[in-house]
Amino acid sequence: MKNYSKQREILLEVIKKTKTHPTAEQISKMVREIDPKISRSTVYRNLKLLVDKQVIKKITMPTGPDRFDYIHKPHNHLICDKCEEIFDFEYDFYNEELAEKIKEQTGIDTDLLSVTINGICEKCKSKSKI
Amino acid sequence: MKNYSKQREILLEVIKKTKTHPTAEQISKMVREIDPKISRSTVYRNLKLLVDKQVIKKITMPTGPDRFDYIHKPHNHLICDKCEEIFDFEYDFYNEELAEKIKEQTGIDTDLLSVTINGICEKCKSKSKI
DNA sequence: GTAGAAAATAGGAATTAGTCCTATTTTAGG
DNA sequence: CCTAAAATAGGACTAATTCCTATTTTCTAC
Repeated sequence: MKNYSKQREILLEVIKKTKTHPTAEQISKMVREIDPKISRSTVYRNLKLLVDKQVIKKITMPTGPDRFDYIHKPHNHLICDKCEEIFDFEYDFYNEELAEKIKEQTGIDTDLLSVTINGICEKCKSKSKI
Repeated sequence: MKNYSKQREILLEVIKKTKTHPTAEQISKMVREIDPKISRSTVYRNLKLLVDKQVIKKITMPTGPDRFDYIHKPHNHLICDKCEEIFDFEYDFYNEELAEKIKEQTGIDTDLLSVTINGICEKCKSKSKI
């Protein structure tokens, strides 16, 4: 992110607007609606760059391509084990005792600002009754 | 898992023994040290099957291939954002108030038996000081 | 405002991880 | 022992991402 580029500006604009945790390909399509010449490799390169800079978050999925999420403010993700839809929720997992226990067991300090958990969403739960 | 197969038995044996969260390819290699005729497709097919039956857990990684972990008992994973090493730790995240909050925000019931969090491990932290 | 170096891009080739397909073999039940 | 269902081997195929190179854009110093 040393030098400005129009392409990166458009990319960021697009990610900021979406609330759907889009894939790289979906983002690619969206930026190309604004400027049709932006290449796939530019999208991938800049996504990686923005993840590194912690401007966006990459959400790695059980199946299928990675998803991306602009970090408006830190929040957690819950992924449905059946349909793999991503749900956002806010909750501060941090407490000293927990952080201490994790530190003991893994040797790692964590802020617990972004936690990923799994479950089955309502839609899938009601489907399985059929 | 309707019918027994020697190949699946070997696969399970191998996964039970490892503590390293191996990839499908690493598992493939290990089972082939026991029986060199076992094919990659058999490994992938059975891994998926065992994940479905909740005998093993699939850990989806930020970069690189999925990892697998035998479920001795439920536990959580912490993934280092730099080196992507996986650390196990035990902690029961479940509490009624938290489950209630998540339910409110996402409509999902969770048991919180397996939570994934991120951080920077000691090794990477000390490296970055250089 | 222009020159030169560094950074970024477009476009496509290459790689990787995983899935799918089909003919063959193995298993379980009567 | 016979048969149907299940599982396998081996390789073709696909999807997502990374890598490569020539070209273009941006920034800095003059």
